[in-house]
Amino acid sequence: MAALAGVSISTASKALNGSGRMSEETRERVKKVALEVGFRPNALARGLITKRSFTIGLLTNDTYGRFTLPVMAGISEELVGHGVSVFLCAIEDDPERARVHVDAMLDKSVDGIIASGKRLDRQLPVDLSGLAVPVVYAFTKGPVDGVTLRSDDEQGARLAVRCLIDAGCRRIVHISGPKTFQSVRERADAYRATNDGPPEVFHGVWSEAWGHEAVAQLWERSGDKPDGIFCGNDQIARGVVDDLRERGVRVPEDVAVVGFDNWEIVAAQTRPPLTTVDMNLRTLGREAGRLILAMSEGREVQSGIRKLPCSLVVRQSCRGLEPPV
Amino acid sequence: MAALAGVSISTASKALNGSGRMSEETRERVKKVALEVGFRPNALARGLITKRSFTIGLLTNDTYGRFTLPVMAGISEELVGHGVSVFLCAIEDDPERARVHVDAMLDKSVDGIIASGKRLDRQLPVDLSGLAVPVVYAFTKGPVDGVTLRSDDEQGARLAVRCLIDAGCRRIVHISGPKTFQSVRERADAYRATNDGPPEVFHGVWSEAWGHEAVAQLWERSGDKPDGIFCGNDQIARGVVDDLRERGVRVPEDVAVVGFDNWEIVAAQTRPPLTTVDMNLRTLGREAGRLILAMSEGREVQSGIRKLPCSLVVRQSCRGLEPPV
DNA sequence: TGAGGCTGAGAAAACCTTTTCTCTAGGACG
DNA sequence: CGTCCTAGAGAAAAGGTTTTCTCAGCCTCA
Repeated sequence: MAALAGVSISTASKALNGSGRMSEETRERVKKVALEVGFRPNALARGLITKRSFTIGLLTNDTYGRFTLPVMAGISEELVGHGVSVFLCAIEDDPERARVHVDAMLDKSVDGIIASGKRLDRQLPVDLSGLAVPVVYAFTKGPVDGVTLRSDDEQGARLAVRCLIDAGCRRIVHISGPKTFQSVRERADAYRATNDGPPEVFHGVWSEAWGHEAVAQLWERSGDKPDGIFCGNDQIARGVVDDLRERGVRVPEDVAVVGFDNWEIVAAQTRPPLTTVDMNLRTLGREAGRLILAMSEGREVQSGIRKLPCSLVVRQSCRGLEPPV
Repeated sequence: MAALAGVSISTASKALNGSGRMSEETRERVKKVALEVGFRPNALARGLITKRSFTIGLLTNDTYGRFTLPVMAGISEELVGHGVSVFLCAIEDDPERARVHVDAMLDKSVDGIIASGKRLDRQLPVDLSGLAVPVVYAFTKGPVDGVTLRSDDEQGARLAVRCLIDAGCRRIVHISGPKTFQSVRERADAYRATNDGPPEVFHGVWSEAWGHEAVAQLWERSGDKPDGIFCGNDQIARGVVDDLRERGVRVPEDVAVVGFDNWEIVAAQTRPPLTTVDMNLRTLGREAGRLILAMSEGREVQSGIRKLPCSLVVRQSCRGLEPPV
């Protein structure tokens, strides 16, 4: 123990924590010795007394990691500088296991819990209200009086549709996922509000196959073909683009396409690469980290839903503002 | 405290931990009261005295989560029953941040560290040897005297090639990633050893685009076309299958294709869905959890590299044993 | 010169368990 | 009847910090 190098245990503690009263000379000396000796205070003992473990729990049912991983990266990024580590628990929609994980976190006296998921309109399979520790809901549904962070899907959808309009599209359709998803409805609403022409929305599932099928329906019926397609996510967009290419329809010259999610692995590998909406999940994670930190330090945080803006990632499937012909 | 309900603090502790001596009647009574009161022992205080925190750290530089997530799920699955939680730290190849994270884990006195990554032939950017806690390397390179867990890529590749042979292929080529990857070389070696015909290996990058290009090279040169293609990963396989389809080559009737990784999002969405090799990363994670637990409990674990078998996931791009024509 | 205030630093309690040691009472045995 | 052993249970220490008290010495001001 660094106390051997000059002063008492209590003085050393105060010196290192910048608390207590002592001469500047003593303080410096202790710090120097601590550094030389490589002294690392025991976080357990510290936590025992301060009631802070410098640990937060991240609970998610997004086993695939599509959404949680960027969120996690953001949280970690924000917190590591404050000496706070993150427990990640994947709970796969099993209430029992979820309970076990939450209890484990509580036992380890986490300073807070961030709940995350894969849908904005579904709660995690475990009730986190009334816990002794603060909770932030990030990209999952929380209780009305909770602190919730989500992407602004309407604004994101507007971005997408405007990009198509700016690219000169006159007849834009929307191919999306199941209507049961709230974000599907929000994106569709924003599409209807932003699009000049008559709205046309196709609901299906979140798969490439549905993208193919939707294009087939559109191209095999009589009447006008669209010249712009706003897709509910990147997988659908990939199916759409692939199908168009195979039909000899050029993207983006004949039909421009915009996706949603900016799932690199899909968006960047599509031919041509997808222009798509990014929900900025990493930023959302950072914000969640900031909030949970504030709450764990006792600062008051206003409850309610915070919507974080999406941004548009322009690749080649819709080039945005084209020079007028 | 549950001690209020009958006995002294020490007796209560012993009752709940099944240690010490006391009448069965007392033990049961204490347990019952603890349950009713919802007593949760403080893990920090316990850790302080037992030197076990029931916490292990998972370090990874696979920010994308492609490999780490299944590993993590396996670890968690194995450990949750033992009351052990997992810290996940993503370190993105930055030695400095990695150091910070490792130190944070050490401060929190984790019982062990599992190092994971995205390449079997690269070490994490931080030296974990000589730490006071046990370390297991799972799907990343460890030091020679370390405990390392990896997939058996050669065996996996043999599985793939045999599947093609069983499907009746006579001329099988191998399209893979950069030769600098050890697993690429291992898979290629196994391909050469298992394939009956003259081996032909194409090295490129890990992308769909390379799959397209490789097929173009093969089909645009003179000479025999292959009737079976073993791809180094699913992305390449997808590029290959897409390109074949667009050329009017039927998969699997004219050419059978097998991928590697079983990356659902790619393999299942390909038309037709990919037959591919699964590295069983979840199982690998479970094994890593089992090992780190044993080591943290002081049990001796033999060092060295353990290769875990891959398995073949049969979808439609190669149907395996076909009835002879 | 004496009282009061301030400065610098150590002593000790507190955090919550686990674990070892001690103590008492009762039973067995000589 | 006395001694020894054992079962059952409590007392107390330990674990490594933080934090509140306490204390001694010195300075200032009357």
